[in-house]
Amino acid sequence: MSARERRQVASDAGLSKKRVVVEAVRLADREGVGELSMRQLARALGAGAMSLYYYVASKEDLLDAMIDFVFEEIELPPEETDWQSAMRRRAVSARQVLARHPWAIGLMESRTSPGPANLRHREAVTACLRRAGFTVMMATHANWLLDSYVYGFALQESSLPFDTADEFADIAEGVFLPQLPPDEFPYLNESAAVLAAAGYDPAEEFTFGLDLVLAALEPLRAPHVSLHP
Amino acid sequence: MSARERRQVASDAGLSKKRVVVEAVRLADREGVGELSMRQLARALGAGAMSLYYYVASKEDLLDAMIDFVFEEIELPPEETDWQSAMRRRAVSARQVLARHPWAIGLMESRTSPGPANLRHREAVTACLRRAGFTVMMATHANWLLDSYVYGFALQESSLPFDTADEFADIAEGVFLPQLPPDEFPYLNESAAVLAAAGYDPAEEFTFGLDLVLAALEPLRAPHVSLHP
DNA sequence: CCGTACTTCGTACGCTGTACCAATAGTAGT
DNA sequence: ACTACTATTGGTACAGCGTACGAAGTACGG
Repeated sequence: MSARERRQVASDAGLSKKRVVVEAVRLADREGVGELSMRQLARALGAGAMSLYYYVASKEDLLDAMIDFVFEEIELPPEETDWQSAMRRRAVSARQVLARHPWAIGLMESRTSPGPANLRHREAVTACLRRAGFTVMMATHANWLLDSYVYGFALQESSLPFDTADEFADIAEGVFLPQLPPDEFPYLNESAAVLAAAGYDPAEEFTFGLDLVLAALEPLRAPHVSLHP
Repeated sequence: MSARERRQVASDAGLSKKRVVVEAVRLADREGVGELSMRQLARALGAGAMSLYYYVASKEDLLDAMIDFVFEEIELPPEETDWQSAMRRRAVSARQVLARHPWAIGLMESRTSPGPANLRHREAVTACLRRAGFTVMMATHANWLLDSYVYGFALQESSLPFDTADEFADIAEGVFLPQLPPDEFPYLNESAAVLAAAGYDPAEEFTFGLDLVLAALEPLRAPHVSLHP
């Protein structure tokens, strides 16, 4: 066992790629990814800035590893249930994870090659859809549609200034309505007023669209040939 | 007419916020938003770096303006057609625009307050949906769902290494398949093989999911009370 | 012609990522 | 115990970043 391998296992002292990535994610969550610099990260780890480069090829490499670390947190679709429940679980998990690490969404745009956790996730999702009776083509469609919805929702949610229904009501009345001239934006005013009064929760919004999409995908499944072996 | 106002109108010489933003967008399109610096931008405009700060409060302010400039390029939903056609047109337009300016997607995460073009767009979309018979709540749901799909699709598309079906076939066979061990990723291998053989075009993928979502939203419209005045 | 406001930008400061290389620490072989 | 070696750490330096500050240049109303 080399010194390097020991360090990879040790958790309380010594650096390792894992420890570097974990601390980087923590920093990005707390301060935003824009505030994440190699020097700050090194300081948080009690190390010199250049020490990080023993575990990470470059900052780009670190960002890639951070993204894949985030993907590892997303639940894989469970295998024992029907496809809709499985897809719902993993979509809900993905939204939660991306809400915890909003910087990850913005980072996805600039990086091209998916990491290992990303690939494992895609494989598991595709497997679930194929076993549920979708053809290769339809499984691809479903995959794109579901991922687009999840990522896009997380992206929109990350730029909202509120998290809960209560916060929304406050902000809608205190910020939105005064900023929107009623003659120029009559419909947005109507929406803000109605939603503030009725209560509006982003989490419910997510499941609404998700269920609608899942229901719309159901008829695209091919007949279950697996039942006639 | 002040000197400032003249400059805002002039297009061939002299700076203006518009000229600064337009050149910044051009630079970001060409080199990526990571390569966009105030000094480079100033050089492209034949000006000194600090001159830009007369038209722009900070780089953050510039990025906000760039995003809103991108939103201005997206077609508003036309008023003379049915709601599905209107929504389809503006969604297709949004995808095209975001594909032209992929950096805009990654930027949306970090900024909170929508610009004027963004607000005008939201107002027009909400108006279209309300006139089509959706309640405030259902129009909100439809808005979230459609925007999530468009943004999420653009986000995924921006991280694809290919743009057309032909490029995909090349890359699938040359990059994906060799990188994916068939025993670990059987379903992804199957997908890559089938899609490479059958042909796969991201633009068709987009309209497939879009039409599915639009069809799923149709039954959520309330009965047309406007027909019984 | 002058005062005043508008527009430009040179300099400087503290930050960034990281190339390069020296220093140290821990292990294996003798 | 001594050497040879590799694994690990980080100090210094450099080019480039955003931008605060303040000084120029320019145009116009009086």
